[in-house]
Amino acid sequence: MVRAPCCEKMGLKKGPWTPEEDRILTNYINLYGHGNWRALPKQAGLLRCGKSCRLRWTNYLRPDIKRGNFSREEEDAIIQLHEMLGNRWSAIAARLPGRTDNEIKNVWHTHLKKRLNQNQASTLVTKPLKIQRDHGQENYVNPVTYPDTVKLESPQHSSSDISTVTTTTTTMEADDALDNYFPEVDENFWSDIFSDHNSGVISGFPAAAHVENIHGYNSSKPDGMDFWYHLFTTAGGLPVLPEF
DNA sequence: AAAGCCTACAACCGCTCCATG
DNA sequence: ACATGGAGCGGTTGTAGGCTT
Repeated sequence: MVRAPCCEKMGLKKGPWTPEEDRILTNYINLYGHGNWRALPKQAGLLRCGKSCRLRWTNYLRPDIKRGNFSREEEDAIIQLHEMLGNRWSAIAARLPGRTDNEIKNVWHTHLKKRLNQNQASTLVTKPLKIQRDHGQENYVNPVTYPDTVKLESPQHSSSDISTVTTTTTTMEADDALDNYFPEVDENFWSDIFSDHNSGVISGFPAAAHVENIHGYNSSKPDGMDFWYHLFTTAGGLPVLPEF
């Protein structure tokens, strides 16, 4: 199949976006949405190709994007997710609210790969990974089973506080395990969190489902992974994820 | 002060996937 | 079943700004 040229068409601009272009694109999408990316630039009056517009919007202009440095918790989550998913940046981004695949990819190549190399022998990513669940609580999560045991390592508790529950030997799909600890989030993530927060239930986050109230988290808008980190610690600690 | 190097990150390229006719 | 086009994805590049010498 012959590929249509993208930005090589006469008059189409490439390179960095100007504030004026950003404003035009943002205004247009706010007014009309983006039904057809290819048609959008023409309708909006931009001398860009649709692909360029889409990337600019999804990676930079979207209102739900969280700007700024990655927290340590986010970096740790990326490392763990990369362990499980490899270079599937969009899949990783789907589990980090407010972060884009491009951003995560950049952070990986500029910071984390380096950090991981330095810490090659450290215990950040533990192998083989055993998962234990603490509390042994009934109806704790959905009735999934794990290939091994699940361990929630709590920074606040000594290891003796963690009771081990060895689960059945039924194999759980890797994606299910992943979803259990890093559920995908969408554009409704924060509104869902808030509505569920009010009712004491966090949807889409079964590992914390037994946390009836989010104690001690007093914030008008929880900050992405910091919020998750709080949930993890409230639920018993950061999970050490299994290797698949 | 300036040249060279390094880092971070925005943006592009080319491929694949998927929906549609 | 196949061709086509739009959208999404991961890899790569370009470049601005900071740092070092």
